[in-house]
Amino acid sequence: MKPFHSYQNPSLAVDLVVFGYSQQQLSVLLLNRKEAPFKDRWVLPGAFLQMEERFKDACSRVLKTKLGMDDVYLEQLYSFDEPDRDPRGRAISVAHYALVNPSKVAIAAGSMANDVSWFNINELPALGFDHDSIFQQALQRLRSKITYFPVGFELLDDLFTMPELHELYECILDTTIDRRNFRRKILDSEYIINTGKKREGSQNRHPDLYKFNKKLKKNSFQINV
Amino acid sequence: MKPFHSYQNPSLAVDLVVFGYSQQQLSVLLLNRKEAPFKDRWVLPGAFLQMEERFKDACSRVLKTKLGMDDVYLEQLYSFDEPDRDPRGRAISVAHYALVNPSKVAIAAGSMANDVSWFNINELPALGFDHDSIFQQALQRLRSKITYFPVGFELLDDLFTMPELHELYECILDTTIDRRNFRRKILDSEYIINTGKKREGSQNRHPDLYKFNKKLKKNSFQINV
DNA sequence: TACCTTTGCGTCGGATTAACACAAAGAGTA
DNA sequence: TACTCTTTGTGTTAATCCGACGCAAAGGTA
Repeated sequence: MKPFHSYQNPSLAVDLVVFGYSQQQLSVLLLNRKEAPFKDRWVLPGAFLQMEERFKDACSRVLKTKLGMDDVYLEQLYSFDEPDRDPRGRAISVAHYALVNPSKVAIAAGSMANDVSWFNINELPALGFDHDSIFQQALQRLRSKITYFPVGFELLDDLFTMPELHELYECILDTTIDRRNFRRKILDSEYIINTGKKREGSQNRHPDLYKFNKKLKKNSFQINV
Repeated sequence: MKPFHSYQNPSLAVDLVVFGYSQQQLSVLLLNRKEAPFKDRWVLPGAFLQMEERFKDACSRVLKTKLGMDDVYLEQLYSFDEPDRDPRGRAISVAHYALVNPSKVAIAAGSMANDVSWFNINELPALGFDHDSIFQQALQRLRSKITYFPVGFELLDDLFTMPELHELYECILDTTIDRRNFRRKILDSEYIINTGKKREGSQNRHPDLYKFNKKLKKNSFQINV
């Protein structure tokens, strides 16, 4: 397949803001560049779009080959077009963000080489290219999205407790939410289903285990901050 | 300026969903193609991205040269990447939508040739390429946006009445909204300012003329459907 | 058993809002 | 002028929503 006109076209890439949540921390996955420009700086993972590829295919390729991840939640964010955003020449980036459960993927720390690492979103280094602003926009989008659409479960295990979901929301939205009101809203929305099981092991009362309700009726969901 | 790597890149274009409102109707601007593919079919206006150009510059270029429009509200919508979306070859489209006041632009019908025309959004012909789905997504975005951010005034004259704003919302959202509750919400949000003047000429009570409040405090705006 | 912490469930008062009534304004008409 | 008709501006009220908070049940420890 070819482009159909002979003008020169800008380079076209996808960049990925991969969010992960574990130990009550929201993190993002960064790559340490081994070559110029921005050698030794941390950047978002990305790849050039191949001629027959869709954006999401290119994203999956990055997630699979560079990061060893499969089947993650993926959403197109925005296309970045500053002419000088890449010092090597004109390059467009179609940014996406992904939500993954770090405990389900194999990024532990060793296998994939030491140039990939999770960073707490509050302790990010200055990123190369225009990736700071891509990240900021992704975070803003995630914060907005989670208030009107149930994407939180993408970051949790298949079975999770109410306090875990509550903490996730507080962490992402960077605020405090009344535990009991949160509970009521979530349950009313039928976002999740009580499995009847309980999480054992803790010292105190064992919380119920919930799972995501896939048959969610639309527009029933609204968490205010 | 050049792309910095030697791989072949897809063609890159912008496409525009131009919304206009007049006579209580929401319309979209379409172009009649004069050449294959999709000869004689209606499509969204668009243009290939030039090497030094930003998306919005390319959009402005289209709006100016093809449609004679200046200074319109413009927002990036989504990037469309289906490999077969253009039969001529691989082409990516970064879709935008624009809000214009038809009475302020010179698209009347004569000057710009007969291949440009406004279509009521409920009476659209089948469009070429994947422009049907681009349009649908733009409409969805506009409907969503107008409920939480004041973009309506972009479609109206500088001075407008409460009933005019009310009708605009009903038309875009395709629903009925209680006149008096709508009024209260809009006024509480400080979205608009009463100029003290009145619209003369009608047989009945002359409505107040309002203008948009540019110093709008954020997040004060929410119209529910 | 007493105690501590966490989790599940309920209540209550204030704020929001949807549904509706009504008065004021403007023009025509007898 | 008085009456009618329509549209626009303003207020009221009842139902609902929501935030702040109380309290008991569950589970472990001393």
